[in-house]
Amino acid sequence: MIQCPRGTRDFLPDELEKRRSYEGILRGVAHRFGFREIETPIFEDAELFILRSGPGVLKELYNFKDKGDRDIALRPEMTAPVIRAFVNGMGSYPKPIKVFYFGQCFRYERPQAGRYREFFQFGAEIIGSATPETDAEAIAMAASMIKSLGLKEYKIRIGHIGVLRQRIADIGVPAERTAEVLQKLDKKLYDEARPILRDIGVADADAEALFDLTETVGGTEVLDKVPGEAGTYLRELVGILGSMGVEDLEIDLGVVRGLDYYTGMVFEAEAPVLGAEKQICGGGSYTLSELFGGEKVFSTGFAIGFDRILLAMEKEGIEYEQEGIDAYVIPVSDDVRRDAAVIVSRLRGSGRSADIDIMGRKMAKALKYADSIRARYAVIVGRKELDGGCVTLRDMKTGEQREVPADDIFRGV
RNA sequence: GCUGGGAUAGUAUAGCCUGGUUAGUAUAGGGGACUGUGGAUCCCUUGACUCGAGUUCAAAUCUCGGUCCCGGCCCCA
Repeated sequence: MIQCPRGTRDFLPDELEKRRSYEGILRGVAHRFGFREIETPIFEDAELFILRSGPGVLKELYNFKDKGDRDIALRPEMTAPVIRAFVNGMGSYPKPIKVFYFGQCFRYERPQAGRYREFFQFGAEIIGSATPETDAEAIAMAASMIKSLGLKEYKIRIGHIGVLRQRIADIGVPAERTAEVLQKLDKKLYDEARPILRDIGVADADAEALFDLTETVGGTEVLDKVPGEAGTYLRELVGILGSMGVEDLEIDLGVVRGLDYYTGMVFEAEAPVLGAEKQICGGGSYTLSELFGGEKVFSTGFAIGFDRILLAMEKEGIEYEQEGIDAYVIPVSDDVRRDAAVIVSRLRGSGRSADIDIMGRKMAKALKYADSIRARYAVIVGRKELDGGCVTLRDMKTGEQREVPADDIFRGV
């Protein structure tokens, strides 16, 4: 028997219906925030992702040569493709450009709880604007999405890459070693950062002050202590978010995010119920377009890990109710099967979801089946009622029955 | 890449340590009891030892390897 490749899943109808429903909720939020959907190819030139993330990504990329000897990779994320599409064809669109996307991405990693090789991301980008209002819009939408799905336990943390970068430069760390230091700080590995800083020649006191800065964590009031332009910017941002009703935020200057194209605000959201893989959302402001041959344009974006947020919801006990169908048509005997066919197609024509017994079951079994597919009504088609132009409509929940005209079954229901 | 645990019908499980009938049970699926009324009951039926190699007279059971799953690291764009 052949099974799904490692790290991939089949989504059977019950689960897919649920996923589509939640996907619909996210789409709804995006529309309400004035975003329009964009779709890009599932595979791209591998170069696109290498430009974005460095050659190190290759080991986690699903890449291959196609028959034309092109170096292709399945997309591991969607920000780079969207910015590529912007550079290729949306450069002259009115700014700001607000787009969202939903689709699967692929990474060659070891699968774990909430981590798959084929996974789904829902994300958005605001291209061509670099104001606090832009960042606020992105964070507010991410918060609204999490809330709309009904997730209760989550944290949104906001940081600013500029604060740390500025400080790191000020204390004498050369540009080419910044990433190395940031990486340690991101993990709060101060013991590993100390020897690196010492090696560079940073004074111990400066190093400790730097560590203190990454420990600037807490409610929005800690912003009072954040110096410089970044502090002013973040205070402005938090103020706007407050006006938008987004309150439960944490400030954490230790939020660094791996890549160096982030330029200012960075944020992430996590769901503690998830354990090791608890991050459900990440984003920030950045510039990428110049890497892909366009002019330099500021953007802010974020992506939600769809699989993870669903997992978190499941762990919180959020239940999804299957939709079912409106009516299940049951012919009582073989001589009325044609009449039943007329009735089911009339129901379908009028926009109801309707199904009919096609296995020649007896009524008892047919009713049981109707229940198992969550039909709201059973339409029992029998000789007796047909002679009077009627059928029996049975409410599957209450068991109540009444005779209704065969050509207008749902009048008055 | 490192590391711990695991895999028995669609699902949930018993059996494994201590090798030995036809691999048990529940539930789900199909049919019937019930020839026009479901979620109950009873009966019949379909359906499984992850794969490969080894040890043995004999392997679901012991050994080794592969695959996949669940965790913890590394990584996480």
